[in-house]
Amino acid sequence: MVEQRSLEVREQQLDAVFGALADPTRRAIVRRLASGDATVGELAEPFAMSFQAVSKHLRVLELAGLVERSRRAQQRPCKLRIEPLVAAGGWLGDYRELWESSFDRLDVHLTKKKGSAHA
Amino acid sequence: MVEQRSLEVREQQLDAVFGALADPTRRAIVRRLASGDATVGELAEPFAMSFQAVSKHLRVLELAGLVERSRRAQQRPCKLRIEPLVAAGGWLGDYRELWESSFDRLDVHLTKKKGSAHA
DNA sequence: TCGTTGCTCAACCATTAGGTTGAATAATAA
DNA sequence: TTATTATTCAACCTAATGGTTGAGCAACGA
Repeated sequence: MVEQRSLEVREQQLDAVFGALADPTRRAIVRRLASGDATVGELAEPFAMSFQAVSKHLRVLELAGLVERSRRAQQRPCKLRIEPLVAAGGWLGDYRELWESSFDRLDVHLTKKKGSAHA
Repeated sequence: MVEQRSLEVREQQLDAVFGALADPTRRAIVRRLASGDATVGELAEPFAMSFQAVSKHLRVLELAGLVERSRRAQQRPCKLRIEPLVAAGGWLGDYRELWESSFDRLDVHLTKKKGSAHA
């Protein structure tokens, strides 16, 4: 159940979540974590940047509530939390009716999306 | 017709759209425009900031493809374009399956989700 | 104990973002 | 023409962002 939160807090969460998703590296991290937990090192490996930079991105994701970091030995396994994604999707969903009703031709896009299920 | 776009361009569009939505003023503008077109002055009126600042926000929204500005007399009526919202929603939608299956374990949420399920 | 691994913290740098004010522009009204 | 209205442009400021490198720290393996 989603309990009541102040509008302000919810707005701040949306700031954080949309802001976190506004970076391609962070979206790639989210994508990666969607297929399973990973350590910072594992997450950093594919990127042409220092792991410190990736660690910073993880902190942004963590502040947005999208990532949870625990401890196991020297490692900090990261786990994706989807609730903020739901919140963001919910905000966008408020406009779904608008675009579905007044822009029927956009059904084309939705259909295309189904075909190319990867971003 | 919408032709094929490179992944890179799509990534940049997502950068722009999520970035545009990461600001509460801009989300409020989107919300306002969802209920109908408006001029810059009308859009600026509710905010405690200069209309130049609002004009800047509109430019960000415009660069993200979310707003289209035309001319009518001295005014620049703004119109919401929803296609980028669809793109953002589509990206989030790629994870819907993930979060639906994870809510599955709590099966309370699954029932809620199914009510609004849509491709 | 000592060295290595995995990561964070701190300082720094360049760029961008969000705001301000003041001037410029373009269309309308007088 | 001149004035007014609606908006943008330009310059500026401050703070935040995204990256770097180097040091520090905690946990493990030898």
